[in-house]
Amino acid sequence: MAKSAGVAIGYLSERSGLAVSAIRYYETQGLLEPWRNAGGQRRFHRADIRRLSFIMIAQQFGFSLPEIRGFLKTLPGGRTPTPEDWARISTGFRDHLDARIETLKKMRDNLDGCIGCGCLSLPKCALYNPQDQAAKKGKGPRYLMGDSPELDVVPEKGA
Amino acid sequence: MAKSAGVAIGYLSERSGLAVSAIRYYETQGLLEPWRNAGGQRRFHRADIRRLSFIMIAQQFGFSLPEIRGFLKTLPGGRTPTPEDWARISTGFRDHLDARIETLKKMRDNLDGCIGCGCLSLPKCALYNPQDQAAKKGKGPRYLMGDSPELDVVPEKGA
DNA sequence: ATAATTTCTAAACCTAACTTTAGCTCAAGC
DNA sequence: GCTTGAGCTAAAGTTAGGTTTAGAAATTAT
Repeated sequence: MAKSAGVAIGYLSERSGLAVSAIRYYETQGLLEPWRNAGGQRRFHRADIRRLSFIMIAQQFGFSLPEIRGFLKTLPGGRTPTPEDWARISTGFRDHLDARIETLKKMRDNLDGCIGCGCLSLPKCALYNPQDQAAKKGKGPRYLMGDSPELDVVPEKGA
Repeated sequence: MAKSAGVAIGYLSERSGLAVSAIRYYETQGLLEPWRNAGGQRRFHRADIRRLSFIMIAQQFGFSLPEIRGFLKTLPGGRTPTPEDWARISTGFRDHLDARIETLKKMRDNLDGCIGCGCLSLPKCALYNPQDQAAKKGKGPRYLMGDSPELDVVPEKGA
């Protein structure tokens, strides 16, 4: 009674605005687990529309698909998330957002301190060693302003 | 006198912390224009260290390489940017940052309004039609919450 | 002069998040 | 019952911003 026949992928696509290929891709990433009908076609719960909504929202909040998969594991399978479910997830979103906002604000403040100071040539500039390392996962620049202090002659090897 | 012999790519790499391959890549993207010595090796202005610094900073501010190329075109070629140069560029950075911060704040406020409301099932939720379209260049979700209002029956074709 | 570094190019590879294509099967409408 | 449209799979393509590899040539060090 609760399960009926399920809905096809095209229905989810229409309702969510996502491409059919995207929904299939999400399945490969473990974000959805449709079953198959007799002919081998995917069948989804109607409630998977909300799962897709959740995925889209979480992406807008900057989460990767693996992270979203983690959230989804904590969500109920076939029913609408309760206020409690949502509140739990939202807290994670909030922290993430707050952190990003803080980073950007710091960058803006630094920038404000730099405007008009010609700092692109000043090794002591506020941007010299930015706090934004977390924003990029790479190793990040070492001498951001190009001229490290006391090093205006060519550095010999091993310096 | 001003030009001397130029510096090799390895020197720029050491001073900037960027990989040699990244510097070559930036050249292909039109961000640097080294000349060649008699043996065909790239030679750079010493001031290109600052160009690289600028590129790294601008990337942290979220600009793409084509956008950065645009900025660089307005910067002087072989010398240190003046305070005026920098102030002009900084204004662009500020606007960009301000916009991103505003977007994130709105998302956070929406999220706050949603916490505990069970909104993942409510079509009128504040997240329903998010203001964040600018944050993703795709076409974006159409019915973010999955259930568009007045449409809880299966929509027939052409509806 | 020779050995060890650098540098060179072109092409392939990488991640994330998908889309596109090809060739085929399933399901639905008349 | 046949013709479309929807769905299937596997593999390749896409974009951004690079890295890695391979083999050759230039430069630097001894």
